[in-house]
Amino acid sequence: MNANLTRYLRNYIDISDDEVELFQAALKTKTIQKKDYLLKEGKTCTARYFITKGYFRHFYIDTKGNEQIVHFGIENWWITDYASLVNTTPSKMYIQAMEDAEYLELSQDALEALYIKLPKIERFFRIIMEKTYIASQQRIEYMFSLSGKQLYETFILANPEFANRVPQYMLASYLGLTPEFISKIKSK
Amino acid sequence: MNANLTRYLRNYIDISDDEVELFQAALKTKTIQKKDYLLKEGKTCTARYFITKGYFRHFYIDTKGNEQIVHFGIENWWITDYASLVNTTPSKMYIQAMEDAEYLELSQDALEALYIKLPKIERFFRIIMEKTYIASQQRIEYMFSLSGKQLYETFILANPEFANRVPQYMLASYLGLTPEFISKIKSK
DNA sequence: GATAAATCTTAATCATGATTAAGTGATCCT
DNA sequence: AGGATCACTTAATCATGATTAAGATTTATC
Repeated sequence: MNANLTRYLRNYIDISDDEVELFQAALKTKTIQKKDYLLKEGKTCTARYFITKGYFRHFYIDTKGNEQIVHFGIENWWITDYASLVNTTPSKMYIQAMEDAEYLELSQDALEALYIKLPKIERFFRIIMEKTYIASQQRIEYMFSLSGKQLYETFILANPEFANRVPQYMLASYLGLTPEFISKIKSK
Repeated sequence: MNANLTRYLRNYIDISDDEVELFQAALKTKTIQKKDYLLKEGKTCTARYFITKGYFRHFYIDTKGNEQIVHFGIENWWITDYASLVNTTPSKMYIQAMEDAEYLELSQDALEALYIKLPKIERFFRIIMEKTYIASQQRIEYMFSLSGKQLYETFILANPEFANRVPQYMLASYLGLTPEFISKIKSK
């Protein structure tokens, strides 16, 4: 029984110990080595992953062959490719461990059974999706309104600990900038 | 009883006629005149709106004083400001009717009562949020990968009818471009 | 129908940040 | 330890698309 996940659940829904156990019974604890993949292009994503240790990057390969990072996944966050998971279509995405990592796997099949057994889980993921969507919209607003320099500085300010954990060139990719440009920002 | 909304509900969940009626009873049918606002900056958003006629723009005023459009809302779509609605905080956004319009208003209070009376509505909005989030992610990918010209052409191709309905300068704002640049694209 | 307001166009100049290229340190691997 | 890959830096050049400014055209209003 994962204490962080329990706390996380209870942030959003009222849930008894028994119900938490039912939820956690649907999860498989797994480990993965640095640089290995949770998902690769062409595979259909069939699960959501709750990260308990390490961090992941979620990226695709664009038309010029560059790896474009769309998200980082860190401890106590869910990571998955919703486009592939929800529509059961082959993914265009990669999800890769950036450190040796641990996570809880919630397969879509197990989740659908849970929705029936425990309808409040439906509520939980409804709320999670609302939060996730709001964050996505916030990011779009930043992309519209901020200069490259401001994007970088806003990220560093909001995620100071994480910024040191990630190679600069991956941060650049996530922000839609080049490593050279980040270098230029920092030198001033 | 709105036939479009019923069809829309049944795209996502199994729901009886009686239950549809219960859902529709929570909705208020309203009209609004062109250029009037569903939401203004500083007000807290307290409802979701299902558009049945006309279209809306959802925008904020950026630091330079420009209106930045984040979304258009068209017939048979929901529109609301999730950031304000979910966190019950004053909105930074405006939602404005671009034509004389009709919509169904679902207040957050009514929705929360519905979640309890009719838990499958929780499921419905969980699914809607997943779809909405996937669209938001797709948009971020476009913003990363496409040139201004490609952004414009992709939008026109995906929304040919709508592109004629919207002034060019608003489309420019939505795409993060200037009207002058759109003009340049079209002249070639 | 006349006037005003809103929208679109053209063209010159400018700025942000990409691209290219080279070089410098780190870190990993045997 | 030595070589190789990986990560970061610097600097010159380039391109996309913004800004500015003016004019043209369309639409709304009385």
